[in-house]
Amino acid sequence: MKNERRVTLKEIAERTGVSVGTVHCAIYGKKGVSEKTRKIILEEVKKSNFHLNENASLLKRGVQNVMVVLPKMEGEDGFYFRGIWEGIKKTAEGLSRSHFQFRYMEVDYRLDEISQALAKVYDEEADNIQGLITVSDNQEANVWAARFGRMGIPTVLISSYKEKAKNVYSVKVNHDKAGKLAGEFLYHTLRGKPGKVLVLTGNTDIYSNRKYVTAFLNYMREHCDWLDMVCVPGFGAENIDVSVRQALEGENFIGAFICNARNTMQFCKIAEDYDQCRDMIVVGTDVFHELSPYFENGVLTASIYQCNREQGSRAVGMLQELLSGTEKPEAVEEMPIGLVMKYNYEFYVS
Amino acid sequence: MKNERRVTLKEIAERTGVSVGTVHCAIYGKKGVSEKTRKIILEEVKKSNFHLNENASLLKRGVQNVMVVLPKMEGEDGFYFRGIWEGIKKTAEGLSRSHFQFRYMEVDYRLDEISQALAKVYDEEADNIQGLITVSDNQEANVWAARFGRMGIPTVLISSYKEKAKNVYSVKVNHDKAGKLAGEFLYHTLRGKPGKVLVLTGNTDIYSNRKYVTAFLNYMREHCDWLDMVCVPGFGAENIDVSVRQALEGENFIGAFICNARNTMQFCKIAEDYDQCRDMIVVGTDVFHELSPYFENGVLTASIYQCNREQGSRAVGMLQELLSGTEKPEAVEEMPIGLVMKYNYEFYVS
DNA sequence: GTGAAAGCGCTAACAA
DNA sequence: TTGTTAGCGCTTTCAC
Repeated sequence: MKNERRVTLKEIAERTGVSVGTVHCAIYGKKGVSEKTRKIILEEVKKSNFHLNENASLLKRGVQNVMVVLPKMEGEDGFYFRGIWEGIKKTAEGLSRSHFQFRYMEVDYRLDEISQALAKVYDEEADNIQGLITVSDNQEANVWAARFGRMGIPTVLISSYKEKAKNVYSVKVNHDKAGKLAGEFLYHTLRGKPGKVLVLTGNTDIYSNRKYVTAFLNYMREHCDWLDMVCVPGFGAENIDVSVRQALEGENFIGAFICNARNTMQFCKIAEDYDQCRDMIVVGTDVFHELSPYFENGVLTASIYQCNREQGSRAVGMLQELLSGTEKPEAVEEMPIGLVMKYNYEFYVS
Repeated sequence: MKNERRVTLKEIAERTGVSVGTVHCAIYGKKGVSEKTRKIILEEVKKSNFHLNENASLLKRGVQNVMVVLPKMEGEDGFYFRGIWEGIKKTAEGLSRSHFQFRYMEVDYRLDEISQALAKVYDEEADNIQGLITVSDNQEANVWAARFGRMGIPTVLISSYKEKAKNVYSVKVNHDKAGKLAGEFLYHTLRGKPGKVLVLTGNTDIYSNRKYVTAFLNYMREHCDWLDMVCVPGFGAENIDVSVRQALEGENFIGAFICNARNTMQFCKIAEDYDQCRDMIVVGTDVFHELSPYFENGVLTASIYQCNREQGSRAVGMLQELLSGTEKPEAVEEMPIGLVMKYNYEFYVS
């Protein structure tokens, strides 16, 4: 229970009869230390419960530059990525005081734009950065991420489809659980009420949409056989406006599930024009301030929160661990999923 | 877009033609600097966007000792506080590498035990600690917290009823919103199904229980007039076992709301003995691993997650800000509330 | 393969 | 009121 002073490098050096430089090399596994002395040193390190003083370490090392390359925060892209950006910036701010410098690059979000941006960063900045946070929505971007990793730049991918690669880490949500959670909510709210459920399936070329909708539909098939699923594809306001209106005019629905942020937004806008939507159970995806009025007026019953802020926050945390610690985080970290309604959406809006 | 070196204290000193010592005093608002020079210095600080290098600052200052005094993690107490402890320890671990040393004190949780523990810490350790994290469930504990604050030890209260006091900060949940959220879920799931709802009101001497239940009942009165609320008081397994069984034997319920962790646990145990509970909508409070089987088998439909881990985590964060930064956090910070079901409880269990 | 030493930016004690 | 300075614990370069 006493306040013990922590052991220092110097003390380890004294106790093992070598110099601090040698201890340093031993700890970091650098060459220039004989196997014998290394072993002695590491034993003493363990025995005396030595941990590097991160402050001293970072102070000496100087600033580390981290590049963040993500889709921009505006327009429909922003619905999802604004939360990510928020999480990143907030956490980064708390860190940059210390010894990290973050540089932000917002790119347009078309399926190939990220790789272009990454290529540019690779050519122009690779020598100036010590870490990278980005998103990878396709094979090509994955290849770029791997390239950064291979040249020793730790890279954290957010909400991405990721393959194993050296120095490449990832934070993501479990789309399977997310789909089931949406289903579970409809199960409880529509139990014993036969009818049709409108499902906006989004863009099935996008890995997350596909995975998420499939999990949802499987759940419904298994647990809600009294409900009819009516699927309408499309991604973004322009793509779904007509087809959703047609669906609502053609049939009566008692529920709806929408699998991404931009479609959730557009559906809510449309729903206001249709009386039948007033009593529908509507489960959307993501939480952003443009949805506030629909939570308030009851158009949107619930939304699946994919913890985007937490994903951003954790990505920064992982990079910090990678850049400052001696122990590495898991290659893939899964974030929670939440279900948000009128009385708690405010805590999650971005 | 260039990597700019950050401005240092020394540079500010040079630019304003004073010494580093003076700049230091000016920044920290210490006496010994004339108003005139202070103004000049602070202007330069702002102009050149100077921020203290936290690493250097902490390195120089040496370890800061933080005491954590909270109810123990075992037994019924643990249902709620285990999450708090988890959040604290995880975040503290990431920090202690740097320059904070956390000491943990688990106390028995009776209404007056915390103040006793605080008194002991105050007498024996006050000179050795620079920060305190604890919980205050009554007036007396609040007085102790204020004492620590007054003698310059920043104190963060978790899930507490808190009064304004110097150097005393607090993280908590919004019980009003939490109660409404529980109500909202019952509204959607029991809509159009008249019947009775069992409400375990807990211990109304406890501030949080009282506030939470009141909000819930008000919501139900206003929005669910087709439902009958049947209230049963009591706190803890032994207190409620008989009365809950009596209630279940005497009447039929279509839903239940339980306002604290230990009662939620006990209700689930009891519910397994009663057939009528199989189709009930049961909304509990808090998420801990002992509840897992009941989420899985459907006894527990949903639970209100009070973000205990996040509360613990944030408490540590606040203390860090208090001990290392120049800018203070808000005196009271409100944490999110979540609604957790079968397919996402796993992310929140502790 | 190992040791010595400069210095990262800041804090605090002391000197002026 | 202001200036000077040692040194926190580590990383890294250079000398041996």
